[in-house]
Amino acid sequence: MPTFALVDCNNFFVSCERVFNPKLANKPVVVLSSNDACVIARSNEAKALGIKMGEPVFKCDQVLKNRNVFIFSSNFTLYNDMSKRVMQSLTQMAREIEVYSIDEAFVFWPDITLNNHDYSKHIKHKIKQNIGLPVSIGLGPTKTLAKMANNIAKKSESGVFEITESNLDEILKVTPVGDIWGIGRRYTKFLISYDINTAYDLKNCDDNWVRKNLSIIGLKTVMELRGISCFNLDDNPEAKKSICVSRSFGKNVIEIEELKEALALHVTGAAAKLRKQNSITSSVNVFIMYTKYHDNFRFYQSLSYQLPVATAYTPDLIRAANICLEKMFKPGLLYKKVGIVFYDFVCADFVQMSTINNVNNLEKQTKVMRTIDKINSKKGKNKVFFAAALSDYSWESRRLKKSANFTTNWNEILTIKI
DNA sequence: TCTGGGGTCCTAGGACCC
DNA sequence: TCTGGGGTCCTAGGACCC
Repeated sequence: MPTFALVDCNNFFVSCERVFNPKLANKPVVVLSSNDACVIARSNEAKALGIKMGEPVFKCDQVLKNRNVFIFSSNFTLYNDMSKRVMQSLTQMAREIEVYSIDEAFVFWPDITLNNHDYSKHIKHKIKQNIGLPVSIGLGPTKTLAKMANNIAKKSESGVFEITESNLDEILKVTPVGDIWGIGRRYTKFLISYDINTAYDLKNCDDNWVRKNLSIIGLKTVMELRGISCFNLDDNPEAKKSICVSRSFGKNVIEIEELKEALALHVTGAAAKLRKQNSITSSVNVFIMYTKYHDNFRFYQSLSYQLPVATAYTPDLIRAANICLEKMFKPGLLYKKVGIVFYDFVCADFVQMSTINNVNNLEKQTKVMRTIDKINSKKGKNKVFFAAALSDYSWESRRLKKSANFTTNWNEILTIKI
C-alpha cells in the first residue's frame, strides 16, 4: 500500500516575502487580501499575537501598529512564481505528484525509497536550500491522514510526521472533529450536536448514518480515517470547468464606463486562462456587487449570456459581457465589485462551424489571440490588450504595501548593497 | 470607513420524456 | 378512494477546500 505524502509550505505568502527580506525573520509578519482588507497569511509570531485568519484589518489595527507587525499587500505574481519553483523541484524528486493548491502537493515518493520519513526530511532540506522556503511533510496511508499528519508535522521539531496503523487511534482521539480535512464549520457543529467530538468518534460512526447526513463525500472521509484510501492521487487534473476573475474596487464606482473598463480587463484575463487550457466557452456570466447610499448592506446580482458560437476570442467575450452588464446596470448605486465567469466549455479542437463563424474568420481570430498571448507571456501581462480595457485604473484595488516582483521582472530584481 | 478571490462536488426538486 | 414507474436534464442552494 503506498504512503501519501503531503508537502505544505509553512505560512506560504509570508515565507515568500521572507526569502527576499531577511530582516523579517522571527518577526511578526502578515499579508493582506486585495484592497488591503483582510489578513490572509500570518507568520507564527503574528499568530501568537492573536491575529486571526481572514480578520479585517480595521479590527486588528491596534495590534498591528502597537506590536510593530510587518504588513504586506498580496503579491500573487511573486507567490505564483515561487509556487512553480517548489512544484518543479518536487516533481523531480517524486514518483507522482498532484499539485493541490498554490502551497501544497500530494506526492508518492519514488519506489526505491525504503524509509519515507527520512526521505521526507531530505526533501524538506532540499527545498529550503534550493528555494528558501520552509515546508512541512505529513505521511499517511490516505490523503485525509496525510493531511492530519501534516498538521502535527507543522508543530513538530523535525517538520515531518507519519501516521501509521500503530499510532492511528491515539492520534484520532486527540484530533477535534473540526480539524479533519473535509469537515467544515457546518458539519462540525452538526457532529458535535450528536456528541461526535473527535476524529476517533467519527471513525466509529455508523456508515448509513454518515451517508445520510454527510453525503457520499463524508462517508469517504470516514473510510479514510479507517485507513482505507478513497481519494486517489490525481496527477493529471482535468481542465477547469469554470473560470472566474473578479476584483473588488478600491473606491465606490458609479459610472458604467468604469465598470466596463474593469470588466473588460477581467474578461481579458479569464480569456487568456481559457485559451491556455485549450478550451472555448459557450456561456458567460457577469456578476456585480453594490451597496446603496446610507446603507452598507451588500447586494449581488448576476446575469448569464449564451454565446451563439463557443469562442475564446477576447473581443467577442467582452461584447457578450457588456450586454449582461448593460442590462443590470442601474444609475445611482455604489458599485463595489465586478466579475466574470466562463462555463460550459468545449475543447477548442472541436470548433463548431456556423454561418456566423466561417473558417477564414476563425483562423484569423485564433492567430490574433495566439500572437497576443505569446507577446504577453514573453513581455509581461497585458503588454498588448484591447482598447475596451484601456483605463486610468482609478477603480483598482488598493495594494499600498506590495513587495517587488523579485523573480519575474528584471527591473525589480533584488539589489544588495555591500 | 474598511469584510478576498477562485474553485469543486453533491443533493433536492422541478420540468419533461416515454 | 385509488393517483405508474423509470429515466434525463437543469438549476439553485449548500457544503467543502485553499
